[in-house]
Amino acid sequence: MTAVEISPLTRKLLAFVALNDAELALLEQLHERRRSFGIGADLVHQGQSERAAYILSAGWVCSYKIQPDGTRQIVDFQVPGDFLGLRSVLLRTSDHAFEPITDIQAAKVQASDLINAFSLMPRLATAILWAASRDEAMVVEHLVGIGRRDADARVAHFLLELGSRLALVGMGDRAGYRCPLTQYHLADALGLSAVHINRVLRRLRETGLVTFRDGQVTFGDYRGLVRLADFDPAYLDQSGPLLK
Amino acid sequence: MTAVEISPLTRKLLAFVALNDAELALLEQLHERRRSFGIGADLVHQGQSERAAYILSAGWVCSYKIQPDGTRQIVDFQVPGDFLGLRSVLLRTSDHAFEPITDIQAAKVQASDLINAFSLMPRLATAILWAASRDEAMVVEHLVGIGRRDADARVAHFLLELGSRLALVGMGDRAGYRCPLTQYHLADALGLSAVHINRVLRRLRETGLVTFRDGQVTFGDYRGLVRLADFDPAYLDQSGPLLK
DNA sequence: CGAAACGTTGAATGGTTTCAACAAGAGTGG
DNA sequence: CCACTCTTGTTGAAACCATTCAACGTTTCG
Repeated sequence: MTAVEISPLTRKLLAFVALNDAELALLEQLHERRRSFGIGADLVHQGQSERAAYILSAGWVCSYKIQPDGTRQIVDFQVPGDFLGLRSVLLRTSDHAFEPITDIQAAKVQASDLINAFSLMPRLATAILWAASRDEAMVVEHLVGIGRRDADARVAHFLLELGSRLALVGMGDRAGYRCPLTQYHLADALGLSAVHINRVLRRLRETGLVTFRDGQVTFGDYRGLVRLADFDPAYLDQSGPLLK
Repeated sequence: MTAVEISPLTRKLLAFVALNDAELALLEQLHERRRSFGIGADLVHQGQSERAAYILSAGWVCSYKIQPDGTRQIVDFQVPGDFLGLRSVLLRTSDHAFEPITDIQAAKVQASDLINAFSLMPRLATAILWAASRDEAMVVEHLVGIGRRDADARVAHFLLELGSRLALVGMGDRAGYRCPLTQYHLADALGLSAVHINRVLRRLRETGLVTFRDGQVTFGDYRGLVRLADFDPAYLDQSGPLLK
């Protein structure tokens, strides 16, 4: 029971496993090589090969893929406590790039350090793999959203998911949350045009469901929004510690 | 150098790592609990909780999510050599279901056996995590396709990806491959209506690019199709063994 | 002060869906 | 063995959701 502030990643993992002091210490140790990065400067480029991942401790990032025709698809957003590029540790080349949306703080973790930590602390390994599995489940849900939800439900679902994720690291609740994304980010993430995103947001605002404005998401009618989006947060698997 | 036929999974992993005899033996051992399943009978239901995965050794499967409104989104197809539910080993509940498309053979692997194999043979662990990373990369590419490609390019890209995957386990080449999917499967996977899939397939056939008919995909103009789809197989990471 | 980034709105266009109808083959039970 | 149904594939026409194009307002920042 330390008075020291814990990292967002630790906070997130504690929702899954109750880690002991040694495990907590090793986890914080992974944050050692912490650095700051400015807006827009990609951390990892598409096609780059690097056997390392990052732990994001402050700020927002998006991971995206650029198409040959110039359009881009944002695969996911990362908020504090999330890993960047955990998957590409094992693939020869990173299949997508990461761009900071705000100024950020991130710690670089070498693949070897991670593997080392895994063998020392199997429970920690389980927790981190849980986080990776959860990330993938989010990509899958994202796929379902783009494939099968109309624009209104898609935007609503997205704003709800983000709210749940942020709540897990103490950055949001059912009233709303701070959100530095632009309408262009939403468009690139949700497979819609920026113009249409604007119209959808207006509709959601005028019906009193949510307001997305000035870097702030405010829920007006949380349950109504859940109904519109058919939002079932089970895939986020964050209903409380699984392992004691 | 055994005359014994190797499993499709082994064949696939050998494209990534050159495994030694002990590793190969352990890998084959994971296939022990092999069983047959008939068409349509779900292996894992959405929401089910089971700490196990399957290795598919024969037949085709799809993983999908059903929406509350009844529509379904197919997340991915599994062909021989693929894992089923590797991700849900760590999550509390499976976030999607698996349905055999043909009669299949699959071996159940307990999470504990897998973890045990990982600690015994770290290189095998790396190979399996490579396969998992590759699966996730395919889901990401799938997301990009649904989000940013029009119907023609989406279908073309899908047929090309499937071809590359099957080639890796010796079930297809640049001429084409056997394919038990219906147009409804394509529709549910690609986020399009079955009617529109039919029109797209007709167009592709009439322009001589591909023929999808009677359980057979035949490439008419492979390079033309690659151009239409902007298909770059780098994300499949199967350009030859990475580890010696 | 001008440029750049972001947001906003209208009108026209277009890709895709929905609805509807029909054809062909496989499997089923009387 | 023949109706019957179910699945899959096919095609046309109308309706619709989202895009594109275009224009303009606002704020930020160098």
